[in-house]
Amino acid sequence: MSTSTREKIIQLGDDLLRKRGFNAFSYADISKPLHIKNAAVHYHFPSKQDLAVAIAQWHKDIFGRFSLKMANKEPKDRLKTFLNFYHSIHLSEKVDIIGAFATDWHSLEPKVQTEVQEFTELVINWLSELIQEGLDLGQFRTTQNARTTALRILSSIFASTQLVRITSDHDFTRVKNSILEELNN
Amino acid sequence: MSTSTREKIIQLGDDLLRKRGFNAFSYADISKPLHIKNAAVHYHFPSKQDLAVAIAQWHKDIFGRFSLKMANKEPKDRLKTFLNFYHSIHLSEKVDIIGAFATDWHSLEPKVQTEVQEFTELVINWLSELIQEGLDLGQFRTTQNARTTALRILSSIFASTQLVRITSDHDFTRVKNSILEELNN
DNA sequence: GTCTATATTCCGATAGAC
DNA sequence: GTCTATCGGAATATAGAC
Repeated sequence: MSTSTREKIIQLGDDLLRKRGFNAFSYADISKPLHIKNAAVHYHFPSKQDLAVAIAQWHKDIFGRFSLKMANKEPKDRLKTFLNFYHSIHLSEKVDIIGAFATDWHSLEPKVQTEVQEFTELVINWLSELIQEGLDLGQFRTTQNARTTALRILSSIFASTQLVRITSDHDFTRVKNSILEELNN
Repeated sequence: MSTSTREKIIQLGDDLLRKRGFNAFSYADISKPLHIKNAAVHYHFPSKQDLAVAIAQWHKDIFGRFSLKMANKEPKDRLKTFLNFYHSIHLSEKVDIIGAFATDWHSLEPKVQTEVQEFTELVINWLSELIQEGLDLGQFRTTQNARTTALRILSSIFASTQLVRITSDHDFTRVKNSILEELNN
C-alpha cells in the first residue's frame, strides 16, 4: 500500500517543522518535493494551523503504537529504546517535536496547542510509569520522585537535540549515556 | 544616562526572539513600540542577521559581567544564582536564548552562528568549572565528569523554559529544585 | 484531488530628503 | 538618526475549472 498524499504532506511538514521551525517553511516547501501545486496542499490542509494539528495528532498515534509495542519490555530496555529514538532524531538533523512546538508556541492556535499538550502528557506519563516500575523492581535508583525524574530525562534529552546544533555531536552521546548511568542501581 | 535607541532595539529584539522566535517577529514589531519607523531600525541593523549578531554579542557581554561578579562566590551559590536567573526567564514567558537560537539555527547566517557558539561555550565552561570546584571542595557529588554534568544541568534547565509552556509552571520548580538536590553532598 | 490564476497581506530592504 | 515612499518578493489563502 502506497502512502497517501495526505500522509506524505504530514511527514514532510513534520520534517520541515523540526528542521527549520513552524514559521520558516512554506506550503511551497511541501508542494515542490511532492511535485504538486501549492493549492493541492491547501486542499488537504486549508490552513497551516490545520497541518500543525495533523502533525501533533500523528505524533500521538505513533507514540501510542510505540508504547503498546514496548508494554512487555523491561523498564530499562524501554528507556534505552526511547533514548535511542532520540539519537536517531539527532542524526537526522531534526530537533524533538516537543521543543519545536514549544519555541513556536505563540504562533500556534489553541486547537494546535491542545493537541501538543495531550501528546506531551502521553510522553511524560509513559516515562513516569516506566521509572516507577524500575524503582519498584530495584533496577533504578533516584532521590527524586518519578515525575520529576521523568521531566529531567525528557528535558535533558530533547534539549540535547537542540544543543548539539551549537556544540558538537559528542555532547549528545555524553548526555544520553549519563541518563542511563545515573539511574542504574 | 538613558539607553540608546540601538540598545533598545537589541533588547526588544531579544525579547521578541525568545517570546516568538526569529522568523515570527518583524522590524515593525520593533519600530512600533519605540515610536520610530521601520527604516530607522534598518539604519542601526541593515539586515535582520545583523540584529541577531548584536543580540548574541549582548548575551556574551552580560554573561561575562555576570561571571566576574560571581567569581568570589561559593560554587553552590553560583549555581543557585544561575538557576534563579532561569526562573526569571520562565516568569517573563521567554525561553532561554540558547534554545531559541538552536531551533531557528538554519535561519541564521554563519556570522550569527559563530557568535552563538562562542556564547554557549562560555556558559558550558563556566558551569563545568563551577562543578569541578564544587567536587574538589566536597560540596557536590556526581558519578559523571564535570562537562557531562554541566551539559545535563544546562539542557535540563533551558528545556524547562520551553516545556512549561506546554505543561505547567509547577514543573519548572520541580526540575530546578531537583538539580540542586541531586548534586548536594 | 489537482490544477491555473489571483487576491491580499506582509516582510525585508533601499533611495533619498531632512 | 529619523523620516517618507516604495520596490520586489514571498507567503497564506481562495475561486473556479478539470
